Amino acid sequence: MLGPDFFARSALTVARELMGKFLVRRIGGETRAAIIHETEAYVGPHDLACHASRGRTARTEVMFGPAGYWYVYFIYGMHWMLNVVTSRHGHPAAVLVRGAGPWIGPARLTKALAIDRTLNGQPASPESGLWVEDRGYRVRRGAIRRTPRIGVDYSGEWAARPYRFVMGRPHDDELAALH
DNA sequence: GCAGTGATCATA
DNA sequence: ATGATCACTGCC
Repeated sequence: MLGPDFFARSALTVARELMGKFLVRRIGGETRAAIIHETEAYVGPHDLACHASRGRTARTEVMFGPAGYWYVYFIYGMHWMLNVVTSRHGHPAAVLVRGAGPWIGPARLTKALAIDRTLNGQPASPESGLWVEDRGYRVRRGAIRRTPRIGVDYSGEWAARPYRFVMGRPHDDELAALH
């Protein structure tokens, strides 16, 4: 399991390093794991696309705390977004998990893994039922593309920054070789 | 292309 | 109390 040391780095570093790691969900007696292939970094209060840039509020509170906790919020009246808090305590930053396993799109992912507000503020560890593991998948350096983030056109110059990371999804036989 | 859907936050 | 906004998706 990846713990606080993994997440207590810059959002950009964590967003890149999450490529190829596994998001693991335990619901009831069942455990499901999905390889992460798309993330976005929200780097701090100066980042106008980051929710924390509009101040410390009830919603953004968890981002101001220590790294390695889930930040889950509701958007467009329908969708849950999954983020993990990064960086140092007091510096609000997070990584949005946009795609994992067969699920493309942040709201489809949370729907498939039954992620909602009950996970907000919970630790990324088995005690919350949602955590991240390194299962040995190694991403080729050239396999990661960077693009601007999706849906943040309102954020001026920050909209163009290449803070989205996308990895080609591995084939089934590559995944079968992992434990 | 754009409607749906409701929490959140600023304004009052 | 009211209204604008929204890190999306699915259907036109």
